Amino acid sequence: MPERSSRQRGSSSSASGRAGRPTIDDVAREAGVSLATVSRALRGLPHVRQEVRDRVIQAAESLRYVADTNAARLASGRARTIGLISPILTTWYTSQVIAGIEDVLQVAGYDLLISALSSPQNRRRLLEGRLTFQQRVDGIVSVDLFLGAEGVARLQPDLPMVTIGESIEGSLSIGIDNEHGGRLAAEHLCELGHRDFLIIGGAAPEIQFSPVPQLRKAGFLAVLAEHGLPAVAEVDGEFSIEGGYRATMTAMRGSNPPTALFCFSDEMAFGSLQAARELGLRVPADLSIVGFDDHEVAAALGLSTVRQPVRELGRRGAHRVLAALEQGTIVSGHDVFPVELVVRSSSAPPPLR
Amino acid sequence: MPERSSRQRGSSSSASGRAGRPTIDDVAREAGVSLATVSRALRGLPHVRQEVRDRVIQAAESLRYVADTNAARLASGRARTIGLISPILTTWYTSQVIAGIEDVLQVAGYDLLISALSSPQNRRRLLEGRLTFQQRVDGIVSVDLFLGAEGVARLQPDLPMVTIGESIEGSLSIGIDNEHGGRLAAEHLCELGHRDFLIIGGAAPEIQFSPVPQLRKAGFLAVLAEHGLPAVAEVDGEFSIEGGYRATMTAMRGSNPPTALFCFSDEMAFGSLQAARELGLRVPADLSIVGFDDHEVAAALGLSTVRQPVRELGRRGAHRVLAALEQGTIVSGHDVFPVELVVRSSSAPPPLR
DNA sequence: ATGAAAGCGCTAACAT
DNA sequence: ATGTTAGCGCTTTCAT
Repeated sequence: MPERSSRQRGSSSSASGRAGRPTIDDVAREAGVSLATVSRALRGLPHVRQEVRDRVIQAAESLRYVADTNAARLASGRARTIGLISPILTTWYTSQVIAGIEDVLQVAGYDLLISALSSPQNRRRLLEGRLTFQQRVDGIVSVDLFLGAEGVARLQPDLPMVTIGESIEGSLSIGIDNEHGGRLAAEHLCELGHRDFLIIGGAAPEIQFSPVPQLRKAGFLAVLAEHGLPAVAEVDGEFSIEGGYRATMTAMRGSNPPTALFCFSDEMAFGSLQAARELGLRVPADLSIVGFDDHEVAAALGLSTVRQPVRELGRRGAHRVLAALEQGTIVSGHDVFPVELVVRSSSAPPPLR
Repeated sequence: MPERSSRQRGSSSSASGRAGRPTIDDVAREAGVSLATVSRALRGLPHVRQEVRDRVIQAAESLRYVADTNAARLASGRARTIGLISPILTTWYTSQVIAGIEDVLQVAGYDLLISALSSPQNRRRLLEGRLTFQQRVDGIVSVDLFLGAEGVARLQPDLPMVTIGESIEGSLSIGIDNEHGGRLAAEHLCELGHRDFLIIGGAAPEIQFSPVPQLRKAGFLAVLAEHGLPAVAEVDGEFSIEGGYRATMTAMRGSNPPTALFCFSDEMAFGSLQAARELGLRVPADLSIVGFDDHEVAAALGLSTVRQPVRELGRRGAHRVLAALEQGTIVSGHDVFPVELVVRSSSAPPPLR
């Protein structure tokens, strides 16, 4: 199947087959300089007279020349590509991060390569460097993977890497103050007069190594303690709408139903809202619900929540890898973004008893 | 900045600097064969004795060798990468499509390269082939871009391409029966007894070239006509929550408020729901709302809607490009997936007057 | 400031 | 069935 039999000699300019892309030689010929000069001129490298540079750019434009990325990478060892790995691509969180990363890669002229690492096998293969993925990118952004310090250490030596959502010692990570987020929710609910809470948190199977839930819980409980209230239960909402729905159904039908729910994600809170509706509970009159994220739908539902700037997290993450790339050294550091309580109409004082 | 001065001769095996990746030569030496044999053996090509193949695989494993994709691409002209282009990455629709594509690329061993084409400039640069993007992929999946027949024709000669959401003559596209979707919504609402409708559709700035809204509208109006009802207005909801909110606010405050809303996306319907709540209108007692998509949140909100299998669309799209790639010819065809009415609690007979 | 030339690591003819 | 060899299109020394 010859479909593209290269190996044809010379054949100077213009299209002669399917892949008639102009090469750097064509540009050199057109501009009357050597191909080395073309390379320098086009990449904005020094030691090229302005006049010559203009002429080269001119020639390149007229030929519609764009350097072949693969050849460039092979020769230079750089790909101008950042890789994103995440166990799950469909959550609001992940898509916000992706958008944030793209925001900055776009202007930096980098490509974004995406890989879902849904299975433990893939995860292992990543850590063992057995994924084609690693060779195609100059840096990695990891979202929700919770590789832990060892995991990151494993990848770092080869590629600059930044972790979003998790903070890891000795590496580059972007996150929020989860404990503070938990505190904000608790303070809000306590001030409203609630005393009977339920935390809907737990762990989606994909993010079971995440320290995030316990941090949010710690913050929440700390505030309760300050108010002289006992610790409360945390049930598993699997970080999904259905999980939140099920958890709420079970809890509210139980013997001692809480008057306030703190969900570790807005998506779980949506499920809670649905359950409340089906149970005939009015929100917030009978039940208060506070979420976490500030998912775009939260506003439409009047959900009180703890907002985290996810797209911003993605942007910063991209900036950090790019910076690490330019420095050429393994950088470490942790960026913490603020969270903020957004009070809407899903939280109010508890019903009188 | 020497950071990685290659050009060092020989240096046989093992790491000697940052990028001490083993090459095909290392494997050849280790297995005691030529590098051509290694290439064949590892790629599963014929004409390699099983015994030799095993030995090569053995050697590759022990050296942790993985072929350099860039070198391979440069030499072969193939990248094992599919590119996704979309004007916007954060919508539910797009992230579902992305996930669907990843589902199949993952098992096919292909990478997914993502590029947001938010500005008209980028769009133009794409069509002019001035984006690095095109050279890095073997095929393209376009989502919500609405390039039209000319746009696709422009890209096709170079790369197999499939369009998701839009059906284009003479090319490969995956979509749904939008008109039927419109019909389903209208039939449902008419059967409930509604006579005063409003369509919330219009066009997000990014998808202004989309034929989708008019198809859904046509289906909707056709049914109204069959019921002897006059055509109804379509207002712009920008395909966003806020847009749906604003459109609903305006409409319901107007002189002749409708009793039923048909929103061309669930996200707009969420905005409508919010507006209704703020206006003190009960859904569905005072106002019926039907959306389109079956966004995951729709179930939680009890939104009646027209479901389309978006992730499935993505999967099929990926399969199609891959198939086109294998065939090596430009294929055309249009896959139409069924839509389905999902009745929940946001639609009911109109209030008595 | 510019050019010549040696690879980068692989694939695909073409031999054998 | 296996090996030899010529590139793929670029970057980067090294010379000039």
